Amino acid sequence: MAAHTPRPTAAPEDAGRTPGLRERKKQQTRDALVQAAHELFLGQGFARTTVDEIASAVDVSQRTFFRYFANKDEAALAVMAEAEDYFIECLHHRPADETPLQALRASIIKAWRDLGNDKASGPGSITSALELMRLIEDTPTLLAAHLRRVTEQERIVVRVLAEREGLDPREDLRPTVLAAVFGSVLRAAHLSWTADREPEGPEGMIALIEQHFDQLGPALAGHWRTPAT
Amino acid sequence: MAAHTPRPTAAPEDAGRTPGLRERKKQQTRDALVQAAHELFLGQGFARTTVDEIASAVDVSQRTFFRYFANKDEAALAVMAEAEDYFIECLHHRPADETPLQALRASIIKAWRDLGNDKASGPGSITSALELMRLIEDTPTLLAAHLRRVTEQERIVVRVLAEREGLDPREDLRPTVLAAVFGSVLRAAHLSWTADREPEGPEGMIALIEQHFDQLGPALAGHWRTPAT
DNA sequence: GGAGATTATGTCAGCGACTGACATTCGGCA
DNA sequence: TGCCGAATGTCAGTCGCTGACATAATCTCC
Repeated sequence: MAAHTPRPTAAPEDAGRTPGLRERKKQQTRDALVQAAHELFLGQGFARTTVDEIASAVDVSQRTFFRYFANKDEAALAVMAEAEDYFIECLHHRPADETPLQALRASIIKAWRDLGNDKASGPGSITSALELMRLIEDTPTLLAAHLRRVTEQERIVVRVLAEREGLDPREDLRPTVLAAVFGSVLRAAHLSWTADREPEGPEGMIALIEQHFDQLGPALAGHWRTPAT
Repeated sequence: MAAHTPRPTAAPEDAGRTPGLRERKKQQTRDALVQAAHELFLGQGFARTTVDEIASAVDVSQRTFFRYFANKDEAALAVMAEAEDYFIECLHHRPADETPLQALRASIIKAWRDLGNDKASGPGSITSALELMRLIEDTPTLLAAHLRRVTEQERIVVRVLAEREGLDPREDLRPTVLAAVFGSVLRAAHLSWTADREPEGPEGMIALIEQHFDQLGPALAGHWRTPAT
């Protein structure tokens, strides 16, 4: 979310312009809906919160809610979605001399670090991100929707990697395989974070991510008779 | 009717016995529901099939449907679930001298091969499995539910691997990481299968799985400047 | 072989997510 | 100012899903 305020919409110079009252109001009610949904979900659970509640908390009709979000899930996952977009953006900017795996690792760490610095508190903060991930993890329908989103992100990662290394993902399986592996290891780290003892700030999460990635080699290697590092 | 055939109901050796009329009928209507759901979903799509349709195709009430399945998704994914259970069973029986990764690869291949031989046609056959996977892949809500199921299976895999190698998954990250990697590579192979050109039988799928696993090393290794094998 | 306990099923009423259609209001712009 | 299009509200309806209660089928045990 760090570099996100200027949302380029159409023309190149139009980029920084004030997007007009209508557009601003739209963004405003959307934010308000996400915010309200967030609070209600965390306060009383996902299932026990009705869309009507969210809508009337922002003073719009239920129908309007569904014009902003395809379903209740989407409102809950909106925050995560922004973070994921930022990760993709980071990946685009990695130097070409990094290996694909290095680029992925560096991007995800940069993303967490920036997001952590950017918003130390308030909605979208790291602490509320943790709460949100906990909510997702033990709300089956939310978890399902989230996993689907993640796999869609993976497709984008495949494209970016293939482009970066100049090869065709339909010919060469490496981008697909690496994106899949990356995503799953990341998710394992996420799980540890939510399940674990002391949920430290972003640095704690970063440490967890690195730990998990460092086990990639050992996990794939032969037997496990010797203890891991 | 058969008032007194020897029908011990609680004894341990009862395991293989005919499970009683009630139990048999239950299994029967459950199978019929899965079957009907399967046909309707493939015929007219998941969203355009109502639960009422499925129920009345088997001549039971809608309420009964929901006593067998928690939701519409579950009926669609029931076939997959059986296959996944069989995979876990295979994993349990792998010899101890295989490395964890080898055991996983061997189990999934055995599972596909056995299921392929077992049911050459009809419901639950390989061809209808392919159709089902296509349906899942382009039905967002089904895909989401399926992914959630897969991650639950992964947890079991973690347990089995940890037990097999005699270590504690909370201390040692390798089981978790390997299970995650395995699951994601498998899913990549599944995607190729559904998206791909010639959907050959189970052997085609097995070949695809092996291709993907063989790219694990190359994908994680340094740069990709040299073409993959 | 029948009385009584279990258990599957049906029926009914109701909530909540989601959608299409149409009316209304509000911002953008000549 | 006045028109156009976009955002919103209203309404009615479908469908997934659930709790409560009644009924009918199986099971158990005497």
